[in-house]
Amino acid sequence: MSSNVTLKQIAKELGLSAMTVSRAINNKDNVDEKTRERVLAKAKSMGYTPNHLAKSLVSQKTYTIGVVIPEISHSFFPEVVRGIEEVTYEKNYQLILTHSAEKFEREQSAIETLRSKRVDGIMISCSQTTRNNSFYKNLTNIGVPIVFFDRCIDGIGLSCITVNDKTGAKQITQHLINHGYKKIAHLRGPQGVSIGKKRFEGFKEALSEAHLELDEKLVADTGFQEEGGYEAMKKILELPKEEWPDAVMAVNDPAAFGAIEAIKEAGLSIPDDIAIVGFSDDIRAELLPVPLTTVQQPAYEVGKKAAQKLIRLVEDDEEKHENIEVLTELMIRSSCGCK
Amino acid sequence: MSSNVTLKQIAKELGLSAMTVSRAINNKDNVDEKTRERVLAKAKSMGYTPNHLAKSLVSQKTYTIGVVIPEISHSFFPEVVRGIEEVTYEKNYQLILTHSAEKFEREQSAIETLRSKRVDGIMISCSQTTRNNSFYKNLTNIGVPIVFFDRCIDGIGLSCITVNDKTGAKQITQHLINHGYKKIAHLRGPQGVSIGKKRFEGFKEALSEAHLELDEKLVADTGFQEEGGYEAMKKILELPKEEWPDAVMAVNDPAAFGAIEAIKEAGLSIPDDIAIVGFSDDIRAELLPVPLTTVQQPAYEVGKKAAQKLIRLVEDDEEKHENIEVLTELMIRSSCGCK
DNA sequence: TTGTACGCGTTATCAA
DNA sequence: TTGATAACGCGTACAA
Repeated sequence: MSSNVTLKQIAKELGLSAMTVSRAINNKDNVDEKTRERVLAKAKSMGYTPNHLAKSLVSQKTYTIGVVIPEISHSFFPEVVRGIEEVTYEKNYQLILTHSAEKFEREQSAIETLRSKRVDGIMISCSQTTRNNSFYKNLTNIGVPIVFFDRCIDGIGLSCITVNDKTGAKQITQHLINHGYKKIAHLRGPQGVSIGKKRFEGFKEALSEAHLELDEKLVADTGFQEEGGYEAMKKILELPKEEWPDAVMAVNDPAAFGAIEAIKEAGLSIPDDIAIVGFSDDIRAELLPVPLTTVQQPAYEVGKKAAQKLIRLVEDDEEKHENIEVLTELMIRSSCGCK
Repeated sequence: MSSNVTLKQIAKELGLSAMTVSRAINNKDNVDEKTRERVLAKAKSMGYTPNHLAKSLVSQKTYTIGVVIPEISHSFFPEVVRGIEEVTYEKNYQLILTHSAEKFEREQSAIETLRSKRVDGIMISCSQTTRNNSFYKNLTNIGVPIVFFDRCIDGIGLSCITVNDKTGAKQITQHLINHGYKKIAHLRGPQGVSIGKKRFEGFKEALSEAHLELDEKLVADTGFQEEGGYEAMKKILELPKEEWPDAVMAVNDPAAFGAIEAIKEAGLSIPDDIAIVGFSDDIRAELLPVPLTTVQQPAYEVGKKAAQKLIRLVEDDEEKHENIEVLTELMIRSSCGCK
């Protein structure tokens, strides 16, 4: 248990003051070259490691950024984290990763803890159960910059880095419409979460621009997981047969996977009986028996852009908040009946 | 930029000493109930957040654990992180996540930084380029507990939590042997990395116990990625046709994926011409046109066990280092010719 | 029940 | 070029 070596200990060994040792180690120029060499040698032999806690206490800067993620094993987020890490590594910031497990309470407590650790900035992707309440409004003035990514809270003046959910959803819906589908169902994500809401908006806009009516019965609520998609699709298939949709647009790929199960169980085939499309280009989408048409989200880009924005906010007081959209790409495969 | 509120500031507002405020906020019993209420109300209205940096400086404890990961977007590691997070959340520790990007130098600097941040413990999974040199030997006596997971450095007395790589590799090789394959190739992982070495050992042991000879030409080196597998397989297929293997055991699934590409390109079919098996049960393995027989690694369990071990080392001086193996499971699918 | 002094490891500032 | 002092925010130990 070799306890940690301090500047003072090195100073004592060398008959110097802690201050001189500090200067030598931090490469200040007002140190005699011989002194510096002695200090560095001693520091090395004693196994000195600077104490960032003490440094940060003085400098009011931790070079640490907190990240709040709703679901680590969701394939999207590790990619985002890789993008974030790419930027923070280069800029010499460390990352404290917290996981809300889709629970608003854990999200709040994570943010509190990050503040206590005096991180220089916080990046948040909201949980499914997050609501835009006073908690977030109070967060706009706490001094530490906050940036949302992927799942955001709108209208409180904080930066938000997303994919273009609305446009992407609109495009893929239009793709279905252009191929002649008329009765299109939507497996709708949580409307309290921005991506759920925006994708639904894109869906509606595509329908209305094509003068197709929105059939409320063909809109079923789901979470972001397979089970939800499965249940939602089953509910739709409980309608009289003549009301069944000829195509389904799911809020994301996992929901689509669940729906595909339900469609298969009902003895229907994809895309002949019912076409289906997703959103997110999950790693599995391409590998399904009938590969899933979906919208690719550049997760890595989202992470990078979000981290860059946050660091700019951290390092430059003049920097202003803004919303940034990263462009999605339509991935056309067989499940929509195209190939 | 409302700078952070301190105990002293609250004290001043209330005409108390900082000490009393501290006691009130930390629920010590020797505070007048009325005083406590006044303090808590004031703290809330002023937006007080305790400064963990200062606390840690005094207590010499950060309730933070550092994690060094070689590749975040490799599907195995996010699962491990989820397991780690599960444990640390419950025990009230925070996680600093660092990413070595498979580079030993980044791994070293990450560890240095974590030490500077005075984390209570460090969890490491080595990069592909890591070598067991003096750097790691020096790490055994630095005071902060270290635990390896998945990719370890042996023989320096630190804990290591892995899946049973050797036995798993042996079992899946035996599975091939039992089905009559005689010329089995191995796409071998980096031998400086424990999993690469152990899986190769398991492979060899299965062969020798079955009295099959190891054909050096059928052992091709690969990294842990698809490209490496692709190249390695191509190299094997450059041998005269009569020397081709009838089965291939890859160090992991991504390498197998790459090899499958090479096999297809050569116009061969799986498993009829060449059977192939992997290791790790990547999320994609099951979804291939010919689902891949592989070894499932309980990544989540590895993370949990590793975190539990580390926290025990952190909290109990008596706790000793040990190696823990989490059991793998053979996932039999079609690529080995069984189904 | 409340307050004062001191130390955690470091750096900024001013003096020598 | 070097050193002494104070301060960062908090908690322990002791005194009032």
